[in-house]
Amino acid sequence: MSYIRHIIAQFLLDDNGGFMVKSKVMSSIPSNPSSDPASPSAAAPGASPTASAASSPTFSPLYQQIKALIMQRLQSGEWKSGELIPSEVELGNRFKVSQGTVRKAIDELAAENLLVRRQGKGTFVATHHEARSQFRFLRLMPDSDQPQVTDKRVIELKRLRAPADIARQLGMKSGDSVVYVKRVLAFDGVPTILEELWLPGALFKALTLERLAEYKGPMYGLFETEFGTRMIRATEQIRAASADADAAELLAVEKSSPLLCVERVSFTYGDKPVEVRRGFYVTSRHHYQNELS
Amino acid sequence: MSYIRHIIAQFLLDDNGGFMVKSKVMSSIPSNPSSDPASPSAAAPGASPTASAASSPTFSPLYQQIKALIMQRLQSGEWKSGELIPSEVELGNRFKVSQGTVRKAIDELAAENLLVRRQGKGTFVATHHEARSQFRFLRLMPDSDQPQVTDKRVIELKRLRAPADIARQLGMKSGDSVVYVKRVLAFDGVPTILEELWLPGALFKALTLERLAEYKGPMYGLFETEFGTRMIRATEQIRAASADADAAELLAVEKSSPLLCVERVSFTYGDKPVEVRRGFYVTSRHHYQNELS
DNA sequence: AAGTGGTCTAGACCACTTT
DNA sequence: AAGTGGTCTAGACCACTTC
Repeated sequence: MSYIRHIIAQFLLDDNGGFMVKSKVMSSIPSNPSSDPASPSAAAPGASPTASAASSPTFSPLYQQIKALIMQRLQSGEWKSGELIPSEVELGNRFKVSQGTVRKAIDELAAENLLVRRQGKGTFVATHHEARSQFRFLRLMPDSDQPQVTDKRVIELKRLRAPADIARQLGMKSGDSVVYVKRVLAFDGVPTILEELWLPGALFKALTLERLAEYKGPMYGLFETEFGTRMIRATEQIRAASADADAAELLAVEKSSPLLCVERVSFTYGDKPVEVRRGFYVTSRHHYQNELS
Repeated sequence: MSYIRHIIAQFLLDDNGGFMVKSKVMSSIPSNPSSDPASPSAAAPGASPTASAASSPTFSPLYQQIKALIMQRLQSGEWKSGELIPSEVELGNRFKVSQGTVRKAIDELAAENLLVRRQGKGTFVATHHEARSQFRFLRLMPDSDQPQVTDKRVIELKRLRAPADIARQLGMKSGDSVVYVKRVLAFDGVPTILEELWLPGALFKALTLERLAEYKGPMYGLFETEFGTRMIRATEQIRAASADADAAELLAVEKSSPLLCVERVSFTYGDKPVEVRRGFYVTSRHHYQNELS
C-alpha cells in the first residue's frame, strides 16, 4: 500500500505511456516493451493503477521494476552472456523512465555481477569466459602468490537417480535423473581438489565425459555457452574432514589426512538451484581465502 | 592529470567557497570545514588549483573526496560509533557540494558497513554493539537453524614479545609488545571454538583478563568502546587441521580429530592491521558459511 | 564527431520518524 | 509540522572508445 500515491503521481506526471511500465510490472510483461509505446491498456487514470496497486501489496520503486525487467531479458536469453545490452538512454526510452532510473537499476545489477559496465563502450552481460570472473567461485589460493598451472582430470561421468539429499538441494524429486561428475584438479602437477558434482539431468542431457574432458576453460563457461545455464550465485558450507581411502589415493595423501570439505549449491536466474558440488581440498600448500566486511 | 579540467570547471561554477573543498582535499585538511566558509586561501581562480592538481596525480571524483573527508571524521573519532552524523543536506552545505554528491559518498560508506542509514532518522556510524553486525565476522553457523546459547571462557591473557610471523602481519617489529589471548567458545554447552588472539600492546595496554572475562557482548564491541579501535574489515585463510593434545582437551574431542583452522587478520581505519586471530572450529554440528556472488 | 558510461547539480515528491 | 533518507527527473559536462 505504500507506493500507491507515488504511482498515481507518476501516472499523472508522465505525458505518454508512463503508465505502461507500472501496469506491465504489476501483471506479467510482454516480451518487448519497445514495440509499441502507444498501447495503454484500458482503465481511467488513477482508477485501475490504484486498484491493482491495492490488490498487489508487492510494490517496489521504479528502478527495482526496471531491474526486474532487465533481469527478465537476461533470463529469457534475449541478451546473452558477453553481449552488449542497449545503452542507458535507449533503455530509458524503451521503458519510459529517465536515464537516471535505468542507471540505478544497472548499478545494482553490476554490483551483483550480472552486468559489467565499460566506460565508453557500453554495458555487457557478464560471462564466465573471462580471467576476471575466473576465480569468483573458486576461493582456494596458493600460499605463495605464484600463478599456477591447472590440470583437470575427469574421473567419472554418469547418469543416476538423485539421492534424497541431492534432490532436496536441487529442488527435484528423489529419484529424478541427475548427471554425476567426479574429477580431480591439480595445480603445478600436485593433485589438490577432488570434487563431485550433481546436475539436473533434464538441463544437462547432452553433457558427456568426452565433451567435458576436452573442454578448455572454466566449467561454468561450458555450462553457460552449451547448456544455457548461467551460475550467478552460490552458497558454500565448509567443514573439516579426513581423507578416506578413495580420496587419499586420488589426492596422493595419507589416509586420514585433514581435508577441507566444501559443499556448494549454485543458483541460476530466479534463484533456481542447478548444481550441487562437494569438494575436498588439500590445504597444505593452499588455503581458502575469504574477505569479511 | 585526468580531472584537471573538471576541477577548474568546478571552481568556476561554484559561486562561493567551492574551491575550498578541492584545496583541502589536495593538501591536508583542517578538522572542521564548516567553521568558516569565507576563508579561501590565496591564489587566483584556476591558477593554484590547477597547479596543485598538476602536482598531485591522485585525483578522484568529488564524491570520493567527500567520502575521504567523512572517513577522516570517523577515524579521528569526531563522529563516534553508534552516533548520528549530520544530515546529507547539512554535509552538502559544509562541504559546498550538492546533496546528491554527499549521497553517493555515503552510499559507498554504507555499502562498506561503515555507516548505517535509517529512513526518517538519519545516518549513523556503524557499531559492533548490535544483533545485526553480531555475526558479520563469525561465519560459523549451526547445522540446525536453532539459535544457540553462547558461552565464552577466557583461558589465558598475557603480554609477550611478538613472534616474527605475528609481528609481520600486524605491521610491527619482531619483539614488540603484544597482548595474547586464548579462549574457548561453547554453543549450547558444547565447546566448539578454540581461538588465540594477538593485539598490538600499545593500543590494548588496559586490557586485562578480568575486564575481558566479565564483559558481556561481542569482543569487538569492547574494543570499539573501551580501546577506540574499530574493526572494519578482515581477511580469513581457512585450512584443514588435526587436533593436537591441547586443542583436543579444550574442545573435548579426540586427538587428531579434523578441525577447521581459520586465520584472520582484522583491519581498522586506514587499512591498519590490529588483530591476528587463529581459531580452531569443531565442525561436526556447525559449518563455516560463505556466500559467493 | 558521435556515442557510451561517469560525475555533478537542482529540484520535486515520497515514506518514515520525531516533535 | 518539520526533518530525514529514498526515489525520480532533467540537464549539464567529463572521460573514454570508436568511427
